[in-house]
Amino acid sequence: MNISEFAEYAGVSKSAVSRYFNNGYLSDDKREKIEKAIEETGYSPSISAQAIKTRVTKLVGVIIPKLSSESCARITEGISQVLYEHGYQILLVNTANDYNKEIEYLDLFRQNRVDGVIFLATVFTDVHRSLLKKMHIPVVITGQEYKGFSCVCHDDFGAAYALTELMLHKGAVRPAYIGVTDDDKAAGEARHKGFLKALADNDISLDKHNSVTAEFNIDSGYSCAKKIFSGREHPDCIFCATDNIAAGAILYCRENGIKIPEDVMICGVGDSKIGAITAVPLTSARLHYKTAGIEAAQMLLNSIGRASNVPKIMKLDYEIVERESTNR
Amino acid sequence: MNISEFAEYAGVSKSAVSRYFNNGYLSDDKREKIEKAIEETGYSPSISAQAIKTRVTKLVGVIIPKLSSESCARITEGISQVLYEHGYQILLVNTANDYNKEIEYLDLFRQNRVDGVIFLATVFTDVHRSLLKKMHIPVVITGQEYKGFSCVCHDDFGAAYALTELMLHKGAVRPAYIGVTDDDKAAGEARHKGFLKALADNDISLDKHNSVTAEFNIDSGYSCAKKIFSGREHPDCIFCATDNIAAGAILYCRENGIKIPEDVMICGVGDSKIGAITAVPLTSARLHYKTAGIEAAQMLLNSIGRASNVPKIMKLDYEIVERESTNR
DNA sequence: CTGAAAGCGCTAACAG
DNA sequence: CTGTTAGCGCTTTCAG
Repeated sequence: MNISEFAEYAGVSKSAVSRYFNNGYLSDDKREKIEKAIEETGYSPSISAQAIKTRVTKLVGVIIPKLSSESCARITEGISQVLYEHGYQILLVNTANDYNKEIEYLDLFRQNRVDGVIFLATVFTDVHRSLLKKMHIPVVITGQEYKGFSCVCHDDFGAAYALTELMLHKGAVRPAYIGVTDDDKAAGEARHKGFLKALADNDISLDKHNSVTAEFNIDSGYSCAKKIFSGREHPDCIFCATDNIAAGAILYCRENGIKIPEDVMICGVGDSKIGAITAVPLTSARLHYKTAGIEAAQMLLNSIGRASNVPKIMKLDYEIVERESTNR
Repeated sequence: MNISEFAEYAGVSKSAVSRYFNNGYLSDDKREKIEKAIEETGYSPSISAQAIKTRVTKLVGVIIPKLSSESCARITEGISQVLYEHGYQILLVNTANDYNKEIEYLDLFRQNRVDGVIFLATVFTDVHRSLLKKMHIPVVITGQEYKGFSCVCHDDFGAAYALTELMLHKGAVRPAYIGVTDDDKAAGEARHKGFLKALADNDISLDKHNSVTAEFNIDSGYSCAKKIFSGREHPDCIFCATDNIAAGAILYCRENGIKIPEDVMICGVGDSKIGAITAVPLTSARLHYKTAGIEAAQMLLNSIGRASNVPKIMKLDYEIVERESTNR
């Protein structure tokens, strides 16, 4: 049923119907007629047809690397919550860490279909930058800083620094680092730098055999821990770039009789659920993922429909959560 | 830039452009011109305008209760993968377990905007049924059976039965049950029945103090375990309806010196990541969530555009994953 | 193979 | 407050 048929059914004009669903410049008489007819027919206007006229879709494209990662899911929940409150909906793209899909969908979103994009970034390339520059709609990057664009990110450097200091102040002198690739500016580079800076500030040196790069998962944390503990001299603390990696390291230690925190302290980043139930509860840094989603959505909504938008960066603070794994 | 402007730019007619993007009934000459012009302008047709004519949106509405639950995320990943391959996109609705949002969006999807709906169900009411019956587009229910509709679900009963049998065969005689509300037909009722049937088949009785209802989270599992162990006679095995609940129970046991599996065996359902890193690795039943998403999407795609659709049910098998928590 | 023209369902002036 | 009307950007006959 379209607006004309419905108008006829309700005994009013098309305009009256349109007004009912929009600005509501309408007599009570017609309003009632329309309400009654809706009740009876279940009519509702076609969103596509509306979109073609008004040029708003009430849709926001959300591009994320991996839905089943807790941090991504929590950010998306935050986004979802805010968009819902404002009558927007999410067009979800799960790239499954596939770089090409990121590009593909960024391009698809470039011209139409959505009113704005929230991009949960991983590794940025030149292709990303040029595509992003060509977007005709507002974009908010989440999870890392990207010069020239609006971003909501975490204080990864600060969190890593604080966590490392915590362990050093408890007497650790042979630190180890299990991180992710520095191509990832947030979880990789920033946390790495925070870790190194804390060492430098405390005059502690890092044995290069005690610094390894993992993937974003438990298994990888496990095998990296194995690598580290196969060295001559065991570390007395390990900074892990994510909680999942730390969980893997804890698993390795348990299986090999390495006591946490007595023999080695361990910490992660993210304060995900996993940290509370590991064999030894994990010290971590809470990163407020959901809040990041909320802020990103808010920032995006604020710039939708605006002519020019100055890029802004919002950096969210962290919170150290001390648990047994560093309880010396 | 719209089709007319673009056609003029490319030096061809509107029809030619439209044909280029659709059936491609076109001379090579024009095809080249158009390709060149696309290269230069980045033009792509408006999806809203297309949708209004063709009545297909290439959008599938996905309604889920909680994104940050691992099972939901994995199902959604499966859905996403298949839809991507077929050029469809996901309109994601995260209801945050809010019953009203389910209704609201089901209603919103009823008339337009999407070509089909995948509904990751929780508790069904009469409102759900009547709304679902009125849908003009195909719907696939995921996660539970719902008479009269197409569903992709798991063998919750079978998994619970097998898990319970496993523990009984290892000599357990004082079972306990930590489940979720029976209003949830899958995670609640079906698993509950599977558990009870296994007891009955083995002539084991259940002390009613050893049967409690939890929420879907770790904390609730913890406090339910506490409740159970505050009774006179401790159970020697606990069936938990989800891995998260089981993780909470394990936490409680560890804190209170109750040995797993010596004093009490514990199992969960879902085989989520959490089970591998709990203090004692958790026996569970793998439920193939991602596959469920894949199958649901496939089923939906198969019925989009078809005139009549006979409701079908697909029940996915489970797989028992034995770990230390039942290793007696 | 091709272009003109008639809509798709809706909104937003416009003149009352 | 109201109805008429002219498009929005596209697809799809239809007659070449």
